[in-house]
Amino acid sequence: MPELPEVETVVRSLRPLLIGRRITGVEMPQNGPNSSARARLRRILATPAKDFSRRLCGARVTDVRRYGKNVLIELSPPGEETDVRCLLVHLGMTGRLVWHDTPETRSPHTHVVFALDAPGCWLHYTDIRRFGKLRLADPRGKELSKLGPDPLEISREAFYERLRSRRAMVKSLLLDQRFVRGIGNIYADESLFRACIHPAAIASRLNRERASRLYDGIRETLTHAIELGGSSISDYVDAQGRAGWFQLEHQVYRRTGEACPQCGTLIRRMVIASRSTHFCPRCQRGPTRPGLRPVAIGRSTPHVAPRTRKGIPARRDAEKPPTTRGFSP
DNA sequence: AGTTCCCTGAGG
DNA sequence: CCTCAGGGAACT
Repeated sequence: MPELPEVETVVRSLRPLLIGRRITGVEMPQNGPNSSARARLRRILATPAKDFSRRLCGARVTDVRRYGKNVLIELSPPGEETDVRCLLVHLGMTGRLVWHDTPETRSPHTHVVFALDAPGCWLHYTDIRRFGKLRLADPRGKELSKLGPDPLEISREAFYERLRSRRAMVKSLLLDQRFVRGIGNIYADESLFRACIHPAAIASRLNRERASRLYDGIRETLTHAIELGGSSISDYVDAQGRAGWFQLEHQVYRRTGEACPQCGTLIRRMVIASRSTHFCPRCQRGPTRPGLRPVAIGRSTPHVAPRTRKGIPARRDAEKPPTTRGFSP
């Protein structure tokens, strides 16, 4: 579930490995279960496989950026070596971009292997569920322009104005990439908890103070998650195969029936926008009741102190990343 | 604005 | 066997 913090972590780990390097080859292994390689690739590549490979070969990486949940690998300008400006990667649910020292694929779910102009440098795109996408695009093109503002860049006032005009449930809006880009199910739930706002609250009914609290909740949650390298649930790792640690600090996400870390009330689950939604019915009271706050909120003081649960060990691959095999930068 | 589907693996 | 997990496109 790569969301903003996971994609940001992938981008940061990718930058020193890719910038300045040339793509010298693109291989698409013919392995994998069930469907044919052609069928698998059609879901992942927007361009026919042959053209995809041909147009990328020779391109040099000039920059690697994050745009919402997308990884933008920017390439040398058109005319110089290739007509392609940008390789846009969306990791979907289970997509990984991982550096390997061999082009050989270990996983039947590795769909694309990029060869780079340095010895022992291959970038593998692996995606078990194939919700991800690789496409050749113009970063100023229309697909990215549909996305809303980045929650770490928008101003407090602009955020409030956007919320004010919408009658949807606030959680649905946070998940809507046209409203803000980069938030997914984990960080929507965690941000709402941090802001003490009920996920089913109607956006336009949030007053300035609550909107402001949500703004801070989102930013603090995302910033903290980025510092910890994201959340490694499902099988997320960065480009060097390292897992994140933020899953140990989830307050409500997938903690249905456990005690709220703030007040001890049992965490509840409901479905909003066809997604599991986890919240504390006491700390995040009534969808339409304004201004209820069980605890004082400081602007820069987190409402909930970071906490690591005792007795819950880190995921195995968090301690021992499974995809780092003899990597040497 | 809400629902369904895609896809695979985990867990009951 | 079954249900659940979910980003986002394509529906209603």
